[in-house]
Amino acid sequence: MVQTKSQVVAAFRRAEILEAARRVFGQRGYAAASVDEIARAASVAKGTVYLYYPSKQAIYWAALRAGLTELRSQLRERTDREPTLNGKIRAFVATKVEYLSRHRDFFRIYQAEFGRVARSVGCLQKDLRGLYQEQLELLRSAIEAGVKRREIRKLRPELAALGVVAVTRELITEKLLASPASAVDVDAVVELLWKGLAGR
Amino acid sequence: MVQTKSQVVAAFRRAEILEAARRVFGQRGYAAASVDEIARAASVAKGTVYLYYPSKQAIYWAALRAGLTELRSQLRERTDREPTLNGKIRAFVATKVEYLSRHRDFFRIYQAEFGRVARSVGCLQKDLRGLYQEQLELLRSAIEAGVKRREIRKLRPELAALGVVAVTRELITEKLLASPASAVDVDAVVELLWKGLAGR
Amino acid sequence: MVQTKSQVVAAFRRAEILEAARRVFGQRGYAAASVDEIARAASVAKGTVYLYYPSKQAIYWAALRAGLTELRSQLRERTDREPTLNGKIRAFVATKVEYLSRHRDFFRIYQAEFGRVARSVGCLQKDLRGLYQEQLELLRSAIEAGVKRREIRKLRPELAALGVVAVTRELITEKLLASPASAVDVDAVVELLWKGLAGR
Amino acid sequence: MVQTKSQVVAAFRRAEILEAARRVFGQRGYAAASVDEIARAASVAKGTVYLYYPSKQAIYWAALRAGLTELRSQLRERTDREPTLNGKIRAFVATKVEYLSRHRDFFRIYQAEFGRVARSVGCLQKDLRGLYQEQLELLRSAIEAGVKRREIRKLRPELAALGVVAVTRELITEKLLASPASAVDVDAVVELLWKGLAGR
DNA sequence: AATGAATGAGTGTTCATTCAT
DNA sequence: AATGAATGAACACTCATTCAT
Repeated sequence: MVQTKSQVVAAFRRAEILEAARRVFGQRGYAAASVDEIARAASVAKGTVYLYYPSKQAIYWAALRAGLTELRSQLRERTDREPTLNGKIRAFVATKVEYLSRHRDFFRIYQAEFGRVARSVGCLQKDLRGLYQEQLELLRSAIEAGVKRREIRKLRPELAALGVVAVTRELITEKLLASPASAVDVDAVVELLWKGLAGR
Repeated sequence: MVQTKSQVVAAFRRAEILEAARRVFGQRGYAAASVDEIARAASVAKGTVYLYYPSKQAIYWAALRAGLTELRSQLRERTDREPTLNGKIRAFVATKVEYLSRHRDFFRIYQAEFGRVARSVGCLQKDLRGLYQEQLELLRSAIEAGVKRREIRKLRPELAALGVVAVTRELITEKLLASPASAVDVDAVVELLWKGLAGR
Repeated sequence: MVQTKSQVVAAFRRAEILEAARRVFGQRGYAAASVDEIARAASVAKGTVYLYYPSKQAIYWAALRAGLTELRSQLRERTDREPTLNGKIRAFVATKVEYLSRHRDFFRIYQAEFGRVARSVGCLQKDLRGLYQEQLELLRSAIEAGVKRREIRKLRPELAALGVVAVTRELITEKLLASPASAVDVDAVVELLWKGLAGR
Repeated sequence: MVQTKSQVVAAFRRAEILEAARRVFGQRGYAAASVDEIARAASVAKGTVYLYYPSKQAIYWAALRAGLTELRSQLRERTDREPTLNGKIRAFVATKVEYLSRHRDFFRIYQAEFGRVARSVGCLQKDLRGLYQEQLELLRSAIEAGVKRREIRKLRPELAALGVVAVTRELITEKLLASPASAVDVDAVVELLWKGLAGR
């Protein structure tokens, strides 16, 4: 029970540091963020940060992973609920827009990292890349099912999934960075994806 | 003539340093790249780099600008040649894929910069952002014309342009990073863009 | 108590670094002194220096201020003790000669700074200049009192104070730099100041 | 004759560079002055400076030496003209004030250097120190003569000379730096020197 | 003689990481 | 477990000096 209690405390600290890291990395970017600032934001001493994470890189990855994991869960949940492919895609786009709008700091990290060629490291990245690939897989299988069900025409599901992800990302970037009150809304995007340029 | 000769030498040096910078920034990223390494890669002394560029930032921007400018020229040239919107889009996608495949280091810089929330910078960025926006404008006006000509259905050109850019970027990232021998080719992408998911 | 202990350690470090700075600045001058050398002289790492002082300039000023403050105290104390103006002047000259003879490194900094046109700096200097002006004021008011008391003839106290400071400085410079075993002693100087050239 | 002509040109260049150096060192101080700026101020290329002077230090010393030499000449000339010691001292003070007021840039160099413990070098300094000592000697011998002639009381001439130099320096510093319209004028200073504090 | 491009050693400062308490 | 003082490697940038032209 004492054991458990200290575990709880430890988990709480980890989460607190992660939360602080998200804020700081999101606001400053990886390079400009300092471990000291993260520690201060988490109200712990610098040394304490190193009790929970072995390096600045590790904190960064953990922050990225945490967000990605949560995002994945929400995407799954909301798309699973929808019976049709069109509904699933709409849910996918809407959920992602919503999540990243609500978590701006994570959005900035996400944006930086998946625009960036992850560098120098490549090793730990595999598990992050995996989380990202799951988003694609979620869509891919839904699309595959849609094709089978003749809900949409025959096309390569991986490619189509890529397209959905791409356009969603761009929509979000546009909304959050360029024109917050942008006319680029979910409905319009889904319509574009669904009908393409030539359309009906 | 002597003047001209030294000018040629100077231009050569500038280009040499820029080329080296592209390699180093491409491989290491902005933060991890050191001016010293760029100098070594260009086979000049560190001080020499500062004869041609006033700061590390300036080198980076110059490298980005040089690539963007060349890419813009090629995009313009190739899309202008095509009479139909479909041809223009195909040309756009193909040219970008080709250019970035041939200039991997520039691709990495490009990817990092336009995936990133440009931070701390913001100032000089205007001219770079302008170069990027020209890509969108190129597509936007072509799409607008396509709509008028009834080549495609009525849709918001800015949104459609965004979609094309998004999918192209994703295609390139996929090709260059994930699965180099990827089945994700230009034709398939254009078809997706054209017909959408639901398609004919 | 723990608090107190670490405070003691910190104060000790600050003093240690200041002492080292005094030595290095005194021997090399401001420009030629490097923070690295100061750190080495204080037996700490370079980074440690920056835990206690925010910049090289700040260290320099601190060293100057520390010496000036101590010198001021001694000057005050010793001159206050003397009832007559002649005694006060003798005390002033003697104390200054003594203090700067004992603290050669500080003397060099002092000499450099108050012989120099303070350049580029000007800002923080105000508090240092203040410390210096106190020396003048100390003399000025003593002289003013002496005039009132008819101990000396009627003359402009500020001017006379300036004269005393000037001659004292020169005496010290002569003693410490040119002819250490110089015949230029305190008594002779005070006599010169008192009687002037023409004298009795 | 050709030889002579090029010698003339060379001498002109040397003088031009020296003049530029005086300005730059005077305005920036030794450390902050760059050879490049001196070259630009002299309207020659940086390399050219090194044809005439072997190092930055050497230029500095040359500038100091040139000013000191001219000052010495004027001091000699004007003091020689005066028959009485009082006249000589008055001439000494007035000439120095006048010369340094007219050559502010040299004043700043002079001030910096003779307030500073000449550092690191010591070697070339001997000839500069010599120039400075000549000022003292000039006064010393005049005072010695004045003592013999019974114009003033018996006192140690070296000491008295030092006093005159000291007070003159302070007067100039005060005039040029602190209060340009200062009440501290030549007459008052000479009176102080002559009568001392106690006076008549 | 004159140039100015090239050099590279040197510097102040930051910050991820360690470790004694 | 927690701290935060200490470390020292790293880095952008400067500038006195050299040297090919």
